[in-house]
Amino acid sequence: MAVTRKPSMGRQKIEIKRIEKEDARQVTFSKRRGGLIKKAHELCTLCGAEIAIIVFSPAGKPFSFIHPESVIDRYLSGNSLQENMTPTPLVSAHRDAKIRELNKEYTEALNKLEAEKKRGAALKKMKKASRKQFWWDPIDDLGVHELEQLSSAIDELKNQVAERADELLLGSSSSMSFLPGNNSSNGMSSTSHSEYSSTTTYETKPAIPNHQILTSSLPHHGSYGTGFGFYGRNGLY
Amino acid sequence: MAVTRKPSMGRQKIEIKRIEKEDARQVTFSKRRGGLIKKAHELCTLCGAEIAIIVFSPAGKPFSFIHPESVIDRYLSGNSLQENMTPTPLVSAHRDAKIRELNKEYTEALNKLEAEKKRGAALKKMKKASRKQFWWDPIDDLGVHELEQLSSAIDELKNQVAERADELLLGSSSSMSFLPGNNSSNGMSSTSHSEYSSTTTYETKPAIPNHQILTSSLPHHGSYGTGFGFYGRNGLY
DNA sequence: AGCTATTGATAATG
DNA sequence: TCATTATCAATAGCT
Repeated sequence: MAVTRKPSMGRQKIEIKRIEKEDARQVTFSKRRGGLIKKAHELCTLCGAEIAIIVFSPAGKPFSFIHPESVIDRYLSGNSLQENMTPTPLVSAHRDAKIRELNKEYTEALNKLEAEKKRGAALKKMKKASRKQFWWDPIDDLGVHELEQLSSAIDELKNQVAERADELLLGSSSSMSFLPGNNSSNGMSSTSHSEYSSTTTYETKPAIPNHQILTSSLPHHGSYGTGFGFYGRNGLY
Repeated sequence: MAVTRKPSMGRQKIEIKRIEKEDARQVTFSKRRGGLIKKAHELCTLCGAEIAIIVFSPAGKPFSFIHPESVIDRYLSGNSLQENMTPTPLVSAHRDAKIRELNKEYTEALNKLEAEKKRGAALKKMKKASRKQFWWDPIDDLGVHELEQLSSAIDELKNQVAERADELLLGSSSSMSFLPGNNSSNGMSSTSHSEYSSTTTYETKPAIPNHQILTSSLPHHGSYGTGFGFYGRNGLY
C-alpha cells in the first residue's frame, strides 16, 4: 500500500558557515551560484537595474553575469561629464572599438594573473596579509573634506581612463569589456542563452577542465557598500 | 464573530517583467537588492567564493558588494605578475596602480559616508560636497539598436580574447576596472555591525540623495557567462 | 517599516 | 551532475 518512508528529509536549516565537506561545498556552490544569477536577472528585469556580478569559485574559476553590458562600460569609461553634462553621446562605434581595445589589455592582464594564481601564485599570500573587516566596516569620521578629495580622485581616475578612451568622453555606453563568459574559444558566444524568460533556467554551463587548478581556500571577509542610496520614495532611486 | 479577512494576500506569483508602477518597483528593488546581497554573502561564506557585485538602480545609484578585497584587486591589479608569455602593457600597469590607489581613497570616503548616514548625520552636506560628480556618470540612453550592436561586439571581443588566451582556451576571465566597493582600508574601528548571523537582517542601508539623476531606463539585454567550469567532482572547482 | 501568505530556493537523497 | 521532495527562506501585497 502506501509507502511510509519519506523520500528525503527535505531541506534542512543550515548554518551559514564554511562547508567543510569539499564535495558538499562544491554542490552548494553550483546551486547557489545559479540561484544568485537568477536573482540578479530577475532584479534586472523587474526593476530595470543594471548589474554586474563576478564570482570566483574557491579555486579561482570565474563566472560572471553582466546585465546591460553598459554596466561595465560605465566603469571602464568612467569618463567625464562633470556637472556640466555633456550633450549627446558621440558615435558609439568608435568608442566601442576603443574600449574594446582597452578591454583587451585588461583581459590579457587578467588572464595572466589568473594563470599565475592558479599556479599557486603568491598573490594569495599578499591578500591574506591585508584581510580584515566584514561587511559594513567600521565607519566613523570622515567629513566633507575627504569626500571632496575623493571627488578629485575620481576625477583623476576618469582622466586616466579618458586618456585611453580619449574619444568617448561622454560617457557611457556600449561595449563590455570583458566578460569572457563562456565562449569556449569557439565562435559560439551569446547565441542561445541570451534570451531569458522569466522563469527559465539559465545555461550555467561550466565545465572545461584545463590546466592546473590549485584549490586554495582563501580566507574571506566581506565588504559591502552602497554607493548612494535612494532618493526618497518619490521615484528617484 | 470570527474575522473573515485575510491579514494579507501573502505573496503572489509575479511575472518577471518590468514592474511598471514606479513605486512598487522601488520597493521591490530595495527588497530584492538586499536579498541578492544576502545570497552573495552566504555563497561567500559557505563556499569560500569570491564575489563582486555592482548594482545600479535604474536611476543610476550604485550599490556594491565585494567579498574578499582580493576580488577587486584581482581586477585592478590585473597586470602585475606577468609571466613569460604575453608582454604586459605598461600603461595598464600604471593605470591599475593608479586606479587601485584611487579606489582606496574612494573606499575610505565611502565608508565614511556610510557611517555618517547611519548616524543620520549631516549626510546631506557630504553629499553636497561630493555631488559634483561621482565616479560614473549618469547613464545615457542607449537604444536597443546599440545594445544589439553591443552584443555583436561582445562576441567579437570574446573571440579576440579567446585568441589571445589561446592557451586557456576555455574561458577566460573577466576583468573589470572599476569598482570602488567599500573595503575600508583603515583599521576598522568595528563597532557592532560586523557580525553576521545566519538568519540576521542586514543593513542594506542606502539612501543618499545625490546630484543629477537622469533616469534613463536603458533597455537591457542580458549577458551571462561562465568563464570556466568545474573540474569534476573531486573538489577542484 | 512591519506582517503574512505564498512562492521560490535548496539541503538532503537517490 | 541531474531529478525529486520536504523544508526553509525570500518576498508580493497590504497596512
